[in-house]
Amino acid sequence: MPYDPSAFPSFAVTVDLVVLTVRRHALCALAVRRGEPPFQGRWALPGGFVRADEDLAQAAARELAEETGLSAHDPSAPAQDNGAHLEQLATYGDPQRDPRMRVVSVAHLALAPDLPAPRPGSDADSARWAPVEELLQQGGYGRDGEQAAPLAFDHAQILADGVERARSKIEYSSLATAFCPPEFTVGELRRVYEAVWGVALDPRNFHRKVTGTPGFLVPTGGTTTRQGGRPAQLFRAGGATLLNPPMLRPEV
Amino acid sequence: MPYDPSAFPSFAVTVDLVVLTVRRHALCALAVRRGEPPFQGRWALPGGFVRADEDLAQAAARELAEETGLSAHDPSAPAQDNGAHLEQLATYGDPQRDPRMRVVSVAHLALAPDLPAPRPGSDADSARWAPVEELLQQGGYGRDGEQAAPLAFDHAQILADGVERARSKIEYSSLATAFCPPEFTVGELRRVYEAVWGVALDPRNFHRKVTGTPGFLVPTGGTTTRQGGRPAQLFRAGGATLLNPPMLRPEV
DNA sequence: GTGTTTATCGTCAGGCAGACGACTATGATC
DNA sequence: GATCATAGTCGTCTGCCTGACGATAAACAC
Repeated sequence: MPYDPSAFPSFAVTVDLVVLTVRRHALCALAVRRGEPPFQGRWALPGGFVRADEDLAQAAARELAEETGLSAHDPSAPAQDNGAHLEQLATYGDPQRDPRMRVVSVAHLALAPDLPAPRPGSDADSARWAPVEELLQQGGYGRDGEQAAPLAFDHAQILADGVERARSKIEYSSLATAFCPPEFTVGELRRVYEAVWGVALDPRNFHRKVTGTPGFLVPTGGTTTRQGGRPAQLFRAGGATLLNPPMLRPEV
Repeated sequence: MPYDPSAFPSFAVTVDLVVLTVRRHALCALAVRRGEPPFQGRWALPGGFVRADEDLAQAAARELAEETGLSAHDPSAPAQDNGAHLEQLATYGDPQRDPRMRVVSVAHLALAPDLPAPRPGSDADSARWAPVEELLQQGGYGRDGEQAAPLAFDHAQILADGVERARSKIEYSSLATAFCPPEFTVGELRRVYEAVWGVALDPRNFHRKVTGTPGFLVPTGGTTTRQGGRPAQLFRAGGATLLNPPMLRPEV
């Protein structure tokens, strides 16, 4: 049967982005306010349609650049630029997830260091970094006492899946360094783990673990005192991507 | 802009299945022979178009049932029936991956116990279980000395990703029991790990590990001698889905 | 009965993680 | 400038887990 177009239904395909960062000791995600129906005025994850000649990863990188100005680096290339980590998360295709038509969304997960502003070019309050607990608590109250409406579409589920992916992946990979600037201290890296996992870690054991794992961190020679206290050594992310044995997430 | 159909391109969406099982000490995948172009006569992963009113998981379960007769059980439900484990793997959307048109394929991973035959209703040699090394070795020679053509489309990449997912996931989850019949012995479970990882494991340490992990295995009281040697205790999979600490995969 | 196969229990040493003490080097405060 | 608060870094100790491997048990084949 040579390509009868009526033999299969037609779909729109989008990419949605879970962009995570750590700000003020909290895991935050990028949210944009929808300017048109459906879900007009509600917060949603950034995303958009995949173009006709575009790969899924290309589409995700393009959307990420449009929303944040970040360039995504290829995970297989050495991470030396300021680009964010970007990987495919999962695909969501419930027939009812978009009331307009049948849309399949390929969600991607991006991890970025703390950025100055959501995006200089965007509208004032059309995009923001919000703590993930705030975005995920359905019907709760946001920072300003304002009623927090749930995210549009199935974006709460997508965000929850992305957060869970990040939480588990920093256990056995060096991905936590994607939340850090190019040079960082052991303490800053520890605060990333503490923010993502929502726990407190012993600074001494953490220091022993990360400095004792070959290829995880390479010292740059410099020191900094930007966190106060005794000056700390500066490190860059080493070539190792997998942590073996993994970093252990404390119980509950 | 109210739903201008020209505002976004149209896609076909398919599900492709990586169905894995362990036969004769080897990790095998289900392959079907393509009866029509493109790639006519070549081996491919089973799959098909997602229907207009169908969720992605539903489509994958339907294809799995059509190809194998297996019913997929919901991962959140207790695994007591003979259903296979089914989970979403990744989505592949290169613009050139199908020469006919723009197709986005949502690949799924299924794990099944050893089955009697690929599918009673299917054609004689249109489907088979093949060792994954045989399917993945490009341009090598298959079992019968016959030139092994690579899998159709990007299915070699999809299969490799599915195998890698299975290999890593049995480390930290009880997923290996999905390759076993409802009741199995510790030795049978060990042979699953050995086949999937392609290594030899110490029977004594393996026995200590799996019987010492709470909730992993529950004894049924029965014994069997179907493997020869001393009768072995029979177990069912326990309620635990996560193994902590994980099963360690030996180096190289 | 002897040999073979598989299952199961035990022992021992090394490695790693959690708990926590001790010391160091900076800035802030009096 | 002494004192304090803060953060970073190095050690120690103990318990758990793993890998290596010896020993015993219970079936079948001859």
